[in-house]
Amino acid sequence: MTLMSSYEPTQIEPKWQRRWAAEKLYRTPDARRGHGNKMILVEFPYPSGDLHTGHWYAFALPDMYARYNRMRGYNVMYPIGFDAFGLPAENAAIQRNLHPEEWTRGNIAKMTEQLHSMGAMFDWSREVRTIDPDYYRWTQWMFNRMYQKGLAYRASTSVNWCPKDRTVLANEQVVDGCCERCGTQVTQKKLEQWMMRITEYADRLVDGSEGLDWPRTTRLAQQNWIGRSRGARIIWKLTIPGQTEGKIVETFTTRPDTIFGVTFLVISPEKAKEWMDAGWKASDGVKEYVTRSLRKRELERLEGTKEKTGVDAGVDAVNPLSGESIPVWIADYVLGSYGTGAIMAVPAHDERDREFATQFGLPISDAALRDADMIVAELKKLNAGRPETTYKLRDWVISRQRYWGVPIPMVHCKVCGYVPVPDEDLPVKLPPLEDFKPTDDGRSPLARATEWLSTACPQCGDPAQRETDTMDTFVDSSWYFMRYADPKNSKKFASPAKLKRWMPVPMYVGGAEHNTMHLLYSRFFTKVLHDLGHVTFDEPFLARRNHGIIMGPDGQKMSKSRGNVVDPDVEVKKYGADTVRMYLAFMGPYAQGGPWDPKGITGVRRFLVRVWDLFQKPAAKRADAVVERELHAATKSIGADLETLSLNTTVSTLMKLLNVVEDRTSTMTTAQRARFACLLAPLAPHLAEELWREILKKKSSVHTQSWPKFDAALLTSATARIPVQVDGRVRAVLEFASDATEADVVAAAKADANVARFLEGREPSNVVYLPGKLLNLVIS
RNA sequence: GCCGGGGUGGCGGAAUUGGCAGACGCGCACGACUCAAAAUCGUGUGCCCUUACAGGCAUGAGGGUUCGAUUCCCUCCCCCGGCACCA
Repeated sequence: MTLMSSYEPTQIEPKWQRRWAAEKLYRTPDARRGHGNKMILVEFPYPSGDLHTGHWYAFALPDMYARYNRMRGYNVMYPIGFDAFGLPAENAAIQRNLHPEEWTRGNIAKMTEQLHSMGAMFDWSREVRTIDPDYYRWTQWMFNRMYQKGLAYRASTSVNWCPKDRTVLANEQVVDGCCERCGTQVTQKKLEQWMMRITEYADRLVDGSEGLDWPRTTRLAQQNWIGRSRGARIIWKLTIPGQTEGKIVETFTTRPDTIFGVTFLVISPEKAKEWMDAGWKASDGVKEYVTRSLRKRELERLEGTKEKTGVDAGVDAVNPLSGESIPVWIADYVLGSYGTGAIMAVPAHDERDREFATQFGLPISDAALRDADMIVAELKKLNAGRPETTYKLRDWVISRQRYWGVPIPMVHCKVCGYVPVPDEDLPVKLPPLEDFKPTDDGRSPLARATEWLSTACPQCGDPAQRETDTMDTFVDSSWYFMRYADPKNSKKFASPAKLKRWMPVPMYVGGAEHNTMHLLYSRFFTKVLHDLGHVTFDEPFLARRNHGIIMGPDGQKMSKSRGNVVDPDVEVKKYGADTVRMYLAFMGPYAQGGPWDPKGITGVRRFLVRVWDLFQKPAAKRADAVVERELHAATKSIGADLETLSLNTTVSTLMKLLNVVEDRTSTMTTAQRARFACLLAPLAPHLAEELWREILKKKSSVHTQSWPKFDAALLTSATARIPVQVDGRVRAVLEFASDATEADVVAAAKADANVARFLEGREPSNVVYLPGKLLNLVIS
């Protein structure tokens, strides 16, 4: 009696992980003759401390796609790195009384180990870490390029301030008025900040997204976020009691054709404040309203109060086309930050204007609409308007008043003003700092690094001070994928030749939460680098696929407080990495995610055990025809499904194939086994390798094999089972030779007892026959 | 409110894009093995009616187009995501 060994993933998986590393199996050369390059990109993780199920979902499943592409003959790069600067590390370090660098490097070490347990084909030789000076040197270099072109600039604006994190946030990082990271309510502060002129690229960011193979949702989310509206700017002359002539106010509208229905203008409290600062003598009531609404704005917005408030400014405006004099009002339903901060109110056509007019007893005029183009032409003639396009998109505030980030490579000189640190002096290294905690006064902790702080002005040589703000981490991640092409380059961020080999990225898989942040910023960076002649492409990611989120068994988002966290390390110990990978794939559509079902994973585990057992048996001498056909069908189907990331059905196809094998012969020929192992390889790389090298005694890895070919001719069978319908309802399923004629099929169908019963002796009035597929006899 | 995506057995989900709805898995039931349990294997499993065959109903609700609709069109309901007083 031979003792059959049992499937022990915890033994074989680490073994192969070590072997693969020793063999440098996943090291990607810059080129391989006869193999096209393909970078399959996943979002590099933030080193938060522990690899969670979400990471497995994000990395182990695209790994299947990457492995399949490799077997299809591509020189596939599957790179990985760490997006390691940022607030959470800093906050965690403060809590634990550690230095952020110590905390972050420790986490990276731990997560690297955990990532290895996944058995993914990461090319670790190309690892990129945003906190390495060799990397952020180029982040700073890019900042300098943008500064040179006026795309990075310093300006005083009202910014989002998180009082808890004590730093500025980009608009994209404010969700429902709260800090995206900590949930604290964001306040507005007027501060000088470093910004990036992403609005300059608004049109190209909208238009360029059209041609991308991206989820519609992502493209629409970006377009929505950019919020382009085409319309006109209209200039209104004002008459202010007791003041000299010559004042104007400008409004923006998408509906210039409604200009004859304008019964009043409304300006935002911000605009009113501007007027007052410029010397406008407003009434006490106006002053009171403006102060109150400027203070109250965010709170009310959060409460969802849509009750409109406003006050008569006591100023009149003249309609440039009708000459009519209309009142100007101040109301906070008009935003200071959008358009011109003032609107022409058309209560007959706009619901908000109507509500306001009704509330304050203002007239509503249903004047006829005119042709918009003609109106604009007339306004242009009168110098009272012009076509204009506005955007919701705001420039990107990249300044952060925190320690753990890339220093902005600027020097402030009393004589020369802001001067960029010369390229040859980069990187400006982040100084070690004992006390790196944030301050309350809006100044970066780097201001405490006195020695680091003082330097010489690069321009005049006088004593000067370094910029103390650090960059938003989204700057770091806006170009990391390019570095994978040439991660060790010390002369350039990547050589043009290598960029050409790998860019743009043909497939980028990640989470939908980056729709309006990372993906938009990366596109912006790419376009800038393109315009400056540093890269030849102007879109970074040709194809994008979003993955869903894995929830806890209770269907809720996994969180420690809910106690529903599934720890992948624990699952791997219990079932093995291959089972965890395949279960995640099997769960459902990749874009959808879903709850982790602790019972469901056993089905995948059972399948892998049965595969193992099958290979323990002696191989068949002769191939079974049914098994052979199923193998070809599975090859076709799994290939097609891997191509589209329909990973759930690749697993079920393999299961079905195994069911057929077990039903027929419970074994396969050696050649069939080899093909089976290849089909399994992308999904369960360790088991496939074990079977391939240990049972089938192959020398080279299963992961370097070609994807098996299938014979399409084998998939069409000699006979066809044809459902026979009477009036569209199946009454029999009959078997025919696949070359049977329609007449044969109809005759046989009529002869069938059950079909005859429903025909009730009548002749069909219509016969629908799809050769080899279906017959429908219509009698009604 | 606007823009997307979705609603299929007890559960996760399939369905070649208009052609046998429910693949594959979980769960459940019964059986085998076992002193017993677990594991494993076998059989069954949408609902109703049936020993069975046959039949009827069924893809959120209602209507339409079609020989034929989970798939296309219209109306409505519900869930998820994005934007939101954006002029």
